[in-house]
Amino acid sequence: MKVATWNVNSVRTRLDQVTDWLSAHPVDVLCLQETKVIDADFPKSAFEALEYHTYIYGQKSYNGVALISRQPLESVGLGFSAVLAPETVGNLDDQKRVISGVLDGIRIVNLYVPNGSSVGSEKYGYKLRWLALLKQYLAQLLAENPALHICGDFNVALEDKDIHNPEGKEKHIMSSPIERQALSDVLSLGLADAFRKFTQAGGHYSWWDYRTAAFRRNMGWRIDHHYLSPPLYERATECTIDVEPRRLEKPSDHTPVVVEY
DNA sequence: ATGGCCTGTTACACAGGA
Repeated sequence: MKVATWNVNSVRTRLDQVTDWLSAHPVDVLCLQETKVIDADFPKSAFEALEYHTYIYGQKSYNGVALISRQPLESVGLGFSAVLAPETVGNLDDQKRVISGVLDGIRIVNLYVPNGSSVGSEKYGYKLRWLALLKQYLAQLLAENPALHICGDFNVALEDKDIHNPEGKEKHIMSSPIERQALSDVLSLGLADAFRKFTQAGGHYSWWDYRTAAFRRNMGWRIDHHYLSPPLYERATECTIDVEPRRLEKPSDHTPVVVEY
């Protein structure tokens, strides 16, 4: 089974690029983040024309996630509230960042982790609270099903080699120690980075800033990930970053990451 | 040191991204 994750930075603006990519790379499930569209306006028919099923959880202007699957998914859940009590979730489902479903007995969770703006800001606090709730949510899912696959835009680079230049990392959003610890705490449930099963070298990135010609200079960050529970991690045969879509005209600033197991 | 670019918005500057 092949699963891809891609923050497309508006599914409507990127629609042709996404459907072209999916036609050329017919993965079983494509997990999209930052769709930036309400559900009524999601371009479902473009994916249905490729014989994919679409499961969407969007809002106006910001955030939004979608699962695009060749086969129908079972037990699709929207938000943390699909699993956790309302008093536990609080306001952390106000932004649409979580969708999951089951395929062939595997629970796939598609995540768009908050960016956090800058270290110490109000949005940074939201990111940390969100990651703490994510751990509770995933613990619940793991208790129900040991085959758990989480993927998406995590907005965290866990290791210095995931950053083109780690200088100043302590004060930088996506690499500060507290948010790295928050993500590590989530992964301590028993989830491992599929990409690092196969590749130890640095210099592999999934996001490049639109500014300062960052892509041309390969000044990137690896912040889009697939994390697998042990039965899936052991099965995994490949995890690769496809940089090609980042070369196109008017690209997303992220590029797809694909795992096979 | 700063900001640099891109997307969506009942837009015509702003918020948010990372």
